[in-house]
Amino acid sequence: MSGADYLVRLNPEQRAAVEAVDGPLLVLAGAGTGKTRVLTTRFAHILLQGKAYPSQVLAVTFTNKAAREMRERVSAILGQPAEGLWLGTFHALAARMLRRHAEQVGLSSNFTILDADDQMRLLKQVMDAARIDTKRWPANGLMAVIQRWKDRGLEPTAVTPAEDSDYAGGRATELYVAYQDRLKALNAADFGDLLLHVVTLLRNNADILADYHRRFRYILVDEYQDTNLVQYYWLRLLAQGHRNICCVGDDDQSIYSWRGAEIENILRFEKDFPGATIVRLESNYRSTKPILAAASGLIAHNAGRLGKTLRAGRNDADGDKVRVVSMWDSVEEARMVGERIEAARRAGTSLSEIAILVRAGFLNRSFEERLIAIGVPYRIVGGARFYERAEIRDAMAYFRVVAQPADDLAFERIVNLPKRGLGDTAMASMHAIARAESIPLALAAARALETGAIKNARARAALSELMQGFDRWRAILPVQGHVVMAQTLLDESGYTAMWQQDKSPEAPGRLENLKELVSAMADYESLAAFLEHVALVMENDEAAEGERVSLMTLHGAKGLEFDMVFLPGWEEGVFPSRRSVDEGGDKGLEEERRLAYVGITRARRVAVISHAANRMVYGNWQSQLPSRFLDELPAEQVQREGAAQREARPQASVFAGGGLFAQRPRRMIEAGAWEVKERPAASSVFVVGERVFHQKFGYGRVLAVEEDRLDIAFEKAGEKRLLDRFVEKS
DNA sequence: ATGGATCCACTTTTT
DNA sequence: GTGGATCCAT
Repeated sequence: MSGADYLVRLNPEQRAAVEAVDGPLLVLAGAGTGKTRVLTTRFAHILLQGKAYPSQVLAVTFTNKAAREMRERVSAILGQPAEGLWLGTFHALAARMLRRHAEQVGLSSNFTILDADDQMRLLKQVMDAARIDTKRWPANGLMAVIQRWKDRGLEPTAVTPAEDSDYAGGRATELYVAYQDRLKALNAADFGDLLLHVVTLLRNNADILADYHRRFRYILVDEYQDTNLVQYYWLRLLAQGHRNICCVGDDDQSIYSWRGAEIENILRFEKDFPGATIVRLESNYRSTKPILAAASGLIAHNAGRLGKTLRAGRNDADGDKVRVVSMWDSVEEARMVGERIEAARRAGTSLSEIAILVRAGFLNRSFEERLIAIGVPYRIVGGARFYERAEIRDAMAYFRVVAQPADDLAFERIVNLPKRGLGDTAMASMHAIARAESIPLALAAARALETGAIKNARARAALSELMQGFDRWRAILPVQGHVVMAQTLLDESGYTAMWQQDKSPEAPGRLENLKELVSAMADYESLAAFLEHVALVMENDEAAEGERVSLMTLHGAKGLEFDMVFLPGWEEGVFPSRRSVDEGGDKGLEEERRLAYVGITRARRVAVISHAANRMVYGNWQSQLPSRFLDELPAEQVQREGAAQREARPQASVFAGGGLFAQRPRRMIEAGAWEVKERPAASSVFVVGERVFHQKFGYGRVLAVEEDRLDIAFEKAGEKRLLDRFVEKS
């Protein structure tokens, strides 16, 4: 593309964001306002204006997908492949920096990047060694504490008493130290370490930092609202050089606080970077007016926003109202969604333009069942990732041992896989040697064979063969390359044979996956490059074959758009998620509301929100109240269907009252009859011991009465707590 | 050392 | 309801 064609296709606000090249810039980009276009065009603009060479721009995203997309679009504008870029995810770029200077933080540059599974196993080992009662103090609790510390840029030495956790009676910091020591001993880094170590590195080495200052003239950051503190520190350190930092984000789409994201980062941008320009992108080119108005009306209930107003940017933006559909139970809800999908399909909508977006993965099930029943093809987006499958992780562990004999975690994973008769006893003697001599497990295994520490003859023979295997496979590497090595290893180790002999239905699929893994390796120049790819670029390679309805979580849907979007499960406890509100209070609730905003704004033309009065949770039926978010949708943008439509809603009550919890809808639909039943006065009409009947659970006896809630022992369904209006006297 | 039985926590989410 | 983890018997 020549000249400034690429600028002409922007609206004035987008163009302002592209052309304000120097100095700090915050682009507040509402949903569907062309954020990616601005970011990529700005990138290309910097290069085409001769402001910097490609290698002098640092461009950071959160996901690999976003990075790939940016790379492609920059290339398209430049008219040639963009080479030598520092463009990637926070973690990939941090890993790249860290490998260059690993010694500064006590690692060597070929360090291993551990995934969540490895992290947990390592932490459990550390906790066992410290004799922590993991019944009382589960390892995932400590993992969360440590990750939060890392998200906030805190090395073990920086954890002050005020920051400390009361985990394991105040031993969290001590365990953090031990965990970090083990990581260094293994020459390994977990995901959090990538950023943490780089920040430590840049803080402690002025020369290295100065070097990066010289290098990076421009910094571009995507999804700034999702950055955590350590990412923010990293950006701030690097931006101190030229101060040309451009962050793009939307405070209304900050939905990752549970992962350490600090919405304050974006709210505080002007203070952090004095003299910053702020550009708002408010023209939405995606959705119809009712959808935009519904989303805007909902998000307006949040306090502490930077404030944006989405305007319909399309001329054809008139459209149907947002539907809110009330259903008796989750089965009916699924049926309703299925019927509407079939109707849309008959009317010519492509299935790939339809999505069902849920709050949590378990909600997928009822829709899956229904879609299977009516023969509508679907795909679950963001399910088990290719590289997280057991067979892939096993194979990877083998490869890791080949590449890095010191990788104890990988060695431990495969030493007895397939079964080689190496049990706890054999492992214990290897561990003992490894600890006594401070050597890796693989070396200790060899030593154990020499010294006869492993007595069992079968175990000795098996271990000996395995160790000889590794020598052989390593020797293949320089001669025939990593692909041949991988194939040989999988065959000779008995791993392939293990699945061939497995009679479970999924075994053939696993063998298929292993084949795919080996062929994927051909795309990488070395084993090390491949391992790095797998560690950092965990993604689903499943191509979107054929037309399918997409089923995914709201989190997974961020950044996507569809003609028709179903938003089921808008019920108290589900959405907003009870856990988020319990743990996060008002802040948690606001994040849930942002999630709802993200969900609605995925829709281009049709949005169907629904809730069910009864839902199966953990295998038993629960009665559900409609989500408070339903009441927060502006009534004039919404068409109510099902029972809710008939409700005589006292509108005044909706926003009246004290705190957020006082805004709960005060009425509910009576079971089965689809009639509105007024809420009984202060205390329930039921008394303890009374025999009652429930549509779903059958007959039972009242155990306790608390306001309008009853504890009931059902004859068939067990004990439940539910609202009295669902129950009738028997 | 292995495999089956029982128990339990789980349902946010991702690099 | 389910899958993973732990326990226990062989």
